[in-house]
Amino acid sequence: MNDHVHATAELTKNQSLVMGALARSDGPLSAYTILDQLRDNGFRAPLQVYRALDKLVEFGLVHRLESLNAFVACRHPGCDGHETIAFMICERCRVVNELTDGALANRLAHLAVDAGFALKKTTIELRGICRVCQAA
Amino acid sequence: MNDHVHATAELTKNQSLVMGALARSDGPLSAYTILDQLRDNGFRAPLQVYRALDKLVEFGLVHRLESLNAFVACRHPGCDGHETIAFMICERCRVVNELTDGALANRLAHLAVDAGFALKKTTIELRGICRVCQAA
DNA sequence: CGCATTGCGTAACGGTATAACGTGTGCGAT
DNA sequence: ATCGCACACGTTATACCGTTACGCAATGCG
Repeated sequence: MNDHVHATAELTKNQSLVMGALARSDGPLSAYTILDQLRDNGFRAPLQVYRALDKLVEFGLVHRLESLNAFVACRHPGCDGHETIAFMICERCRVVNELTDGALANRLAHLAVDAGFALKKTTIELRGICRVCQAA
Repeated sequence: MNDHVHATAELTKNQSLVMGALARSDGPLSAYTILDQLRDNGFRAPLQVYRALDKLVEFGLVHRLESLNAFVACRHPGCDGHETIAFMICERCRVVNELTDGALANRLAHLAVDAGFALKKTTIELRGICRVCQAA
């Protein structure tokens, strides 16, 4: 079994349910919103959600948005290179766009090296108004 | 009176107290930690802290670290150009370094323009181990 | 004066996340 | 086979983070 690719089939029941909720959703969901959506599936406590989320994030299937305290299913094309991802979050319609950019990642890596900083994880979240909402 | 420069003297009593707590601290403080530190000064409720923090952030004297749910006094040299700041957060010693980089800011601005995204605020937080802690 | 604005104090609450238990199941090593 | 271990799971309780709603006091200004 592959160590790094996690198909739906490899997930536990709870992980699948949480993944499904996020995949169905247009935008980010909070852990408690997920909990509410899964009550009919037997979910009763936050920890059931958080434990599943921890694993899904670890697998790279889900991202945590720090500035929203919420989670999104990874929509990254090909779902690879989860190192340096930037999120553009529309404050009007809540849509989240996920993007990677080599120049950006390189610049950050360079800054870290310069500072002698052993980089483990980067959080980049851009807040603003998306193209669609500006037109409206 | 200047619209953009906020010396300590211009702050209200509560704002000064909160600012003082952050300035004294080596690292980031949570709102509730600040509250506890200021109980002897008459602070009794979270709101007193949050209201002061809101203003201090607005003035650019304090930054919020989204990934920590905590706040730091601005240590930016000259304390100007609060547009695009990156934070390097050591997960071992909790020290936070604040830095700005033109190339980084430009790249982000460029990405936003490309996407037709009206950028309002950027959050960049790098987690890792600082030089000092690596040596130890 | 009348009125708007701003800061402040208090209480209550809602949202986010984890600690500390204990249970069950699969599976490799002895 | 059975012991021990790792792992997912369930439950309760609790800690931590942030806001809503209310009322009052001081200030500035037409």
